[in-house]
Amino acid sequence: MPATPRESSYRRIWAIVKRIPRGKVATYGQVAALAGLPKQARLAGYALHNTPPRTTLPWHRVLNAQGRISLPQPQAREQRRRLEAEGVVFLGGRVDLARHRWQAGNAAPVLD
DNA sequence: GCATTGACAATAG
DNA sequence: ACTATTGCCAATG
Repeated sequence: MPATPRESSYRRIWAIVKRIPRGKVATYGQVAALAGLPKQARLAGYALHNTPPRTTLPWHRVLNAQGRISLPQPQAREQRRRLEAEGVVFLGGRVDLARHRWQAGNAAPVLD
């Protein structure tokens, strides 16, 4: 039983991030939506910032909606290094989301 | 308890 | 492509 609502939200977000396959990326907003928290992209960022130690999470596979890294140095360099090691290509400092974005098997599609 | 900040995003000009 | 504004909500001071 989660102590606070925010903890369960964080857990949902972490759970989604764990599912991002190697060589693919997702955006903060996308992760939040898949976690059942639409319009809370910021919370996704906060959840990742607050990753508990001991858990191995592919945090580097999450980018902002423009396909850019949202981290300050020196972590930005590390994130880019990891992504490139997985085959993700950076063009002009950003990733082509149309090409590298993860499609979550679409279990929870966005209704229009 | 209010104000500011923050690993964001959508929209407008 | 750029800045500004607004929505969102938890953390921090």
